[in-house]
Amino acid sequence: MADISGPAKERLLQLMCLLENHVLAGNTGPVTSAQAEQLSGWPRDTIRKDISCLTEGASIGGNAGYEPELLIPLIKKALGLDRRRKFCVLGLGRLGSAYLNFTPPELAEFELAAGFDTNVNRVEILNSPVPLYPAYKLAEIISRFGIEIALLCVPAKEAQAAAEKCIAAGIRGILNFAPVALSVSPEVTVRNVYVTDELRSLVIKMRNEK
Amino acid sequence: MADISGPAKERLLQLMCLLENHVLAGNTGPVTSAQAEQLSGWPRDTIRKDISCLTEGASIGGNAGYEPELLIPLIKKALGLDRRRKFCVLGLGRLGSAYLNFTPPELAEFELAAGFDTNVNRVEILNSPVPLYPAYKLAEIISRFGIEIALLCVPAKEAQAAAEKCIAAGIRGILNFAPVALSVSPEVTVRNVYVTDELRSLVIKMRNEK
DNA sequence: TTTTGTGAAGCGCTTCACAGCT
DNA sequence: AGCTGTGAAGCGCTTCACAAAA
Repeated sequence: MADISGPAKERLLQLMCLLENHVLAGNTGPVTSAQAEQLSGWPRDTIRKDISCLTEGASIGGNAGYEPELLIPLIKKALGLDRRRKFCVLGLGRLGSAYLNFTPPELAEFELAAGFDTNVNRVEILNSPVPLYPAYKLAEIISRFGIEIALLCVPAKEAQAAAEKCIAAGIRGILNFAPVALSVSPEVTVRNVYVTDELRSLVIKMRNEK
Repeated sequence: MADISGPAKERLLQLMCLLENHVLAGNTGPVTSAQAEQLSGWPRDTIRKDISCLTEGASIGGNAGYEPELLIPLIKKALGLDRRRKFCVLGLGRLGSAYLNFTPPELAEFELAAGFDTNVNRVEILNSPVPLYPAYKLAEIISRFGIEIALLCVPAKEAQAAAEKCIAAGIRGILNFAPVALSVSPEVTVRNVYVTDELRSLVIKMRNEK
């Protein structure tokens, strides 16, 4: 299963999500590459080739297609999603508090372990399914619980400072919702989720399809 | 400037954002391809080649580099982002209302024109910089103002129905924040912004860099 | 016969290297 | 000198087509 190309990883991730939804929708039984083509839009050959990277010769698809119960864990493992990871939310404004009550419905690969805010009132007032802490406890809590990822939902001008505090505490991955480009050392991975960017990508996609 | 490859479009979009931030940060003067390499991480040759797709022979980079004031509009035009588009928010829960108060700081390519919710109380109580309407006025408002894009922030089980109402009203692009895969006709473009997916992509990126 | 699995061909993107401009 | 612009080479991904399995 040595090397999987970047695009192939992206496709496998998407395919995994689609299969999960497919199963959740009540569908049962194997999925052929032709059905996967319909679900995902990619050619069936490409899908089969992608899957063949995972198996190293051992056939997991019979003559009826792929069994999602078999395929999904295989993809998870290949993409490194087979281990549970803890994450936390920084900044409990409207956006941050929205994500507090968001518990991933499927088999939780990700566990929301804590929420932080500089405003002590918010920490006390909000009722939340996960424990909330004032920001000064950040380093202590992150290292105590082994939190690996942070959702950065603070105002733009606080984002860089907040990110640096997380990183100092041991965070290695940041989902940044604040509309600024963070500058961090290369061993930290940042993924920006910025609405303007998403809108722009959407428009480009719209033009391509038309 | 005929054809720009998919990856190249992605890079140009990112480069445009980086340049905007670069200018906003107070930097002035031209940016060389070498500087752009440092900002973006892509090889300078690739960046130059990408830019050369836009110019059709006319040199816009002198011997000092590219002038952001010249380059940014050029990219915008090539990517079809040179026209202002209106969008609306559906579902004014925590997530939706967070985006109401979000006004893109830079030169607004996107204009938030309306917010909708089935709950009439919310519509009346929330104070917002943009007009809010009860959901039954959706079709009327969307066509009256020529809204093209919808941010779908409703609960998962309402998402499909809400999407269909939008599409019937003329919406052709949807940013879907609800954790379900929408099934829509091919002339409608959907882009999912689902936190679990973003976390998964982040993890894959983290593993690649390590 | 339907489906997967996979070497090999084909093709598109990236990288290179150098010409041209300032 | 430094930088951009771009044909051409190189390479990696996708597509094809067929063998193998159920």
